[in-house]
Amino acid sequence: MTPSEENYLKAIYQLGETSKASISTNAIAEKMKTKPSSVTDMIKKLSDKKLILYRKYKGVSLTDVGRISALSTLRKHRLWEVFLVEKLHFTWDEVHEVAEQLEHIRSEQLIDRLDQHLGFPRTDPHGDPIPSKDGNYKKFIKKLLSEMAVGSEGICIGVKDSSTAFLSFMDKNRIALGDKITLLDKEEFDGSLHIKVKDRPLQISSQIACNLYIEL
Amino acid sequence: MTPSEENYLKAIYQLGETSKASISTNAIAEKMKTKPSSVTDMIKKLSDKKLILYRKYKGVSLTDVGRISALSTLRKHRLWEVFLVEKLHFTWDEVHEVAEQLEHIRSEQLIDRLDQHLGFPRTDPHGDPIPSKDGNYKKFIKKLLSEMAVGSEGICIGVKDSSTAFLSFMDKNRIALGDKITLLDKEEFDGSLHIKVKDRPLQISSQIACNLYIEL
DNA sequence: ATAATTAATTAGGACTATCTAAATATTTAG
DNA sequence: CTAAATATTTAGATAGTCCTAATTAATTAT
Repeated sequence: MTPSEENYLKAIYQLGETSKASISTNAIAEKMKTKPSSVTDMIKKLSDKKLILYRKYKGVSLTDVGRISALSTLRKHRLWEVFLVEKLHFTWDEVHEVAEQLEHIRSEQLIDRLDQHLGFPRTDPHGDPIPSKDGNYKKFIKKLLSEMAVGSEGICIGVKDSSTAFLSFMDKNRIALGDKITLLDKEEFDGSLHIKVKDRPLQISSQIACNLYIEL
Repeated sequence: MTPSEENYLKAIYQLGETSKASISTNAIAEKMKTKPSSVTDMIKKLSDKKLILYRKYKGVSLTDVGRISALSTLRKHRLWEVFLVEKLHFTWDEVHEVAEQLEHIRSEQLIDRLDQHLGFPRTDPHGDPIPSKDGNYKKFIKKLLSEMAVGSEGICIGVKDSSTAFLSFMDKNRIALGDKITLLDKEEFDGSLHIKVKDRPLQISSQIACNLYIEL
């Protein structure tokens, strides 16, 4: 499996994550930042290898083997992101490009040991779940805090904007990844929220709420 | 710079490390496990980019720019080897293949932070020195313990064979990387050595001595 | 239902890195 | 010093990935 093939499978997986429908050539081309004709070339190759199902002009979908491969790449990508943030102190928006390269390193042992070294994390720094080694992928529900229903609760698992300004706000208000957050009330006037962070009451603006991902 | 170009420059550097003479096409082909004709192709490319000096039929040598590039790759390779051994608990002979891949990841920030994370190591797990960021490369003298002169001393910086059998021998006899070792005497009869390890006297066989690298 | 628009595919080319086989240069041995 | 052996280069082919331009299929709008 070449890096390019891995990237295509990952893109197809991510495009199909929401809907079961088949994925169009143009959608893949846009995501991969290539031309549709290049996509057609690769599609044929992946189809020959039985990694995707392909009917001309009708788009593609992953086979089981293809899906497992895509999840494996996604797993590597997200584990490396955790490594970069937790061990090398990258910020959450610096990691993507480097992880795009690291995800293609071929060594099963490497990724197993990295997983262990990181303490078997369940989510990456953006709050997205990390597929398990056997390709299981608990697609838990991730919402912005601003989209939560009053009275519901969840775990803070990531941020959308990871500017230093926002991260220092998090620090000052003692909100960290893994904290349990309950939405107590919404203010009509300005959309600000009354929340509880680990049983500590706090009031935050709607801008802040739009930046915090919560696992329900 | 493509991974392939980096590999060629690294190979040329390593072949030229000892002698100042120019490096032959066949020598490069053997090291890279490619055919001489492939080497000629790449040589032309590197020469066009002014990374090597090339005269037809006369072999090549690195330019200053080429040497800096080779040292940069070597630096990455050896830092990754340290990471794999120290942080992910690979054994010293499992790391090479993976480091061959990791050395081509493009991110200056990544390698700087990795260096810091590892505590700015001076040598890799095989005892070879790690070039500094600015391309300086203290080529210190590395010898097998068996090659040392009676009465001389040095620091244990690596092993040749890293089988578990040998590593457990090291453990049992409390010899570790970084330990100061003095060669007190050689036994005529069987070649065994009397040494001091951090002022603790010890007798070891010649087989053991052939496996330990010492920095003088 | 057909024309216009959009999407997808094909044809053909470029570039990288490799190879084999043939040709040429250099070195070595008699 | 020339012939044989060895080393190196050239020529031409292949595989992978991408591209542009042209063609064909599918969808949309009138």
